[in-house]
Amino acid sequence: MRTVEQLRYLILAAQREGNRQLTATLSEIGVTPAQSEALRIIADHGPLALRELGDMIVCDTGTSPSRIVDRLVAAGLVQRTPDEHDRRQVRLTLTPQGRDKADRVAEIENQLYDLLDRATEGTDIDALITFLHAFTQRSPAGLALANRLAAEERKTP
Amino acid sequence: MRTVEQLRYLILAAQREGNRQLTATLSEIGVTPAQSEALRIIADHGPLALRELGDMIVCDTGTSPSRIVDRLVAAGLVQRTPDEHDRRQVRLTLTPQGRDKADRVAEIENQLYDLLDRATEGTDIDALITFLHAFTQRSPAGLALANRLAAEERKTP
DNA sequence: TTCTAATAGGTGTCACGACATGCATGTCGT
DNA sequence: ACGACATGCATGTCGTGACACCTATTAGAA
Repeated sequence: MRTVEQLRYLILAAQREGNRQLTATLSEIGVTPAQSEALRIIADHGPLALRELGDMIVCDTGTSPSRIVDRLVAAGLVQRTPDEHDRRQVRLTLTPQGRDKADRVAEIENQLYDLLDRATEGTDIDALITFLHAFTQRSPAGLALANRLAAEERKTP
Repeated sequence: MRTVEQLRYLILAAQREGNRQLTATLSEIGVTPAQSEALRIIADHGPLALRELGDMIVCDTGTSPSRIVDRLVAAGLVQRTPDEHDRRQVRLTLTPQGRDKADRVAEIENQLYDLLDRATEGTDIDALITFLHAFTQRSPAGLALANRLAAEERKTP
């Protein structure tokens, strides 16, 4: 097997495994990884229009994340409010339960990241990040991540 | 954003982008990435039982890849033959069209890998592979990849 | 101003991916 | 021999992802 082929499958496997673990942990609070990402973004940067959320979300990069938000609304975590000035747009805000859930999500994610920090001790993570960043720079998902980082930068420069 | 969080999203983005590109190219011959993987594995190591295929496939690591094979059978690329000695099992073989399609898939994949080889020039790919290998070693997807590599090893030591 | 293009959001469709369940068929201990 | 257990496969369900297409609304050019 070619080296880059192995790399492709390893990236696939890593993504699957990370998602699997996160799914298992998040299921305790009744949220999926994709939903948790949307929740965290709205919590950190809301109120947002659907398009703005779509520009920052790495999951569901296709079109607007209507259906993810559908489920968050159905779960009572997010409110869809029509925008008064531009009636095409929707303002997404968290309900009190949504804020609570977002906090729990943040806790769970931080536990996972603590584990990952320990697992990556002694590895040159920055080189890894640099490479993956270059590879994904022009992709929709890569742009979404860049947008999200830029938004964080604006909040706490 | 924590460094490992960024790493998580970068791996997600890289997987998405690779899959997106492969989907686009493979669509020319009417095959999806998951189907192409199954096709290549049967071509290289067939005839196989469904479980054996499942043990080597990185996509669809949950249970047996029945439904992927369903589509390959429906497309006339694979034959399901009941095993005479163990009637629980099924023997998967390629039809002539399946063999042809597998060859085309191999061509397309090699073109992608040529691109990736050029894109990764000057990067320490081995370090990346070592890290991802360690991370995925115990996951279903990682085990599937290991099984596949072992099977290749057995064919051409 | 009026027509046209761009934008925001929603929805339909297909193929996964993960999980659980169910059935048929073997295997093995006693 | 037979009954409990293990194995191989199929299938139901839910939630994405990626794509295409649709409608309503707004912005902008002629």
